Amino acid sequence: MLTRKQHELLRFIQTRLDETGISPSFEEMKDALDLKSKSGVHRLISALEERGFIRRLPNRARALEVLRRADEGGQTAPAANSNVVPFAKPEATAPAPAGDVIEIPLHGRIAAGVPIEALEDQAILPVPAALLGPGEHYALEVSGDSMIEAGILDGDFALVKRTEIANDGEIVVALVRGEEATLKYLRRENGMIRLDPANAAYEPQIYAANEIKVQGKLAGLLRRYFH
Amino acid sequence: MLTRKQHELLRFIQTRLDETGISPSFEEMKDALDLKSKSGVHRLISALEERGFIRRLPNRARALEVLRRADEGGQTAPAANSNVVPFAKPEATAPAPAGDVIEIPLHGRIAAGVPIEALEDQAILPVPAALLGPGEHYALEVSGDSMIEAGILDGDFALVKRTEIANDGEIVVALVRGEEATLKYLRRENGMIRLDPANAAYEPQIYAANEIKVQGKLAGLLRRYFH
DNA sequence: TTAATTGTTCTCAAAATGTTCACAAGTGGA
DNA sequence: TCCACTTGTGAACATTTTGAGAACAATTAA
Repeated sequence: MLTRKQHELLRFIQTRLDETGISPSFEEMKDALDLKSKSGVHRLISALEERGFIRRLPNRARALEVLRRADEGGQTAPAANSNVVPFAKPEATAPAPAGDVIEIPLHGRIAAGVPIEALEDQAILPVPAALLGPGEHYALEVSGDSMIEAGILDGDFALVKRTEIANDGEIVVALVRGEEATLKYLRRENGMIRLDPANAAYEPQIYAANEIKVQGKLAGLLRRYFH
Repeated sequence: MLTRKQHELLRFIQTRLDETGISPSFEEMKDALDLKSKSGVHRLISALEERGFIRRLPNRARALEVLRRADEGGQTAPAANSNVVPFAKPEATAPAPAGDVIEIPLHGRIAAGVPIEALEDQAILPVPAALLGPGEHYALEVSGDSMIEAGILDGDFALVKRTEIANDGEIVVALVRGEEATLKYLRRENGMIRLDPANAAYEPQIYAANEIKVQGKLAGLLRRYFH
């Protein structure tokens, strides 16, 4: 059982770690929680540590680690009244389907090689929890056939984990020169970044490291055939 | 967990080790991090070692080993009771999931060309309703690469609609001579039935109409990438 | 052994971060 | 109402992190 603030902080740390791999500093956490003094953060951190949700190295900068993740389900809005956020019990809810499903927003289409089409109105896609790991995810409809040899076809839905961290050989959503987002294999080569399509008809593209920003990595895929 | 520099260095080491198998030297790391002195690298290495991310042999050249990769979540709490199970908030979110999800049984694996492995204990897979049409469905884990050119990979989950009716060109679960079930393109040719793999390495197979029984047709596909 | 490579320490200095304390106030339960 | 906690704020202070350079030690190859 965490208090509202503790929960809020834990979620912030989690997300930050998922997305960048770098622990937030007290200063950053202070801002994220909209506080004006770091001492408050310090207390929250101690509380989280005491309760076993995080681990840390005292006196070390940015040395936080999440041991037990906060509930990832809903967005921000915990019940407005209570000051405490109950934790879901492991036994969970009976055979209720809800527990096995995660709802993720459909952010638009990603055309391999063409700008991403942002989608304002959030279409929501329920996805089996088993398909995703921890972290925040969103879906993109794949357009184009540049990843066809990786079994990713035009019209498929790519389930993407939001993160800036990816290893060589993983399929990522890469933002090229701040302009176009594309789904490709990521590869680093002596300081440069190469985006490899999975289609012999397309050429790998090489960029300077600062031209590419990884926005997420492929975590799952959905496809429907015509009924 | 890590500071920006520590993270940056760890990733460099990782990648370097993945690609060449040889540890970078301090000099190389210095350059990679754009530093002008090796002492900085030394400190970072110590920090990484202290935090358990790498191991090294002191005084030995190029003797680094990555113990824990940068993007891997924490040390997966050895909690016996996996409260790792993702939960959905009871109150749930706006677009009520229940109606958007259908639960289908996982019936086992279907090896393209090899008998189906029936699975007694029903694993249940919740699937977005949007992926399926009307009718009864079940899931099969795909084994083998005979449909690889159709974007169906080993390990994917095929969502199958139970039906005996299928049109030419559709992908079906076909029971061959009452023995083995296989996932293939269906084609009819003057009274005979041809099952086409989607892999140039495999041959189409032709059967008498009464040797083949269509058990279902492919309605959807799920895939997960390593998390 | 010599030379070349590679790792280890130390010092200086500045910037970034974490730690503590004291003072106030709000909440919920006994 | 009183007590035990949780929140918020500020500010002084303690440490760590980062960077640069240089001298020196250990290991390796020839």
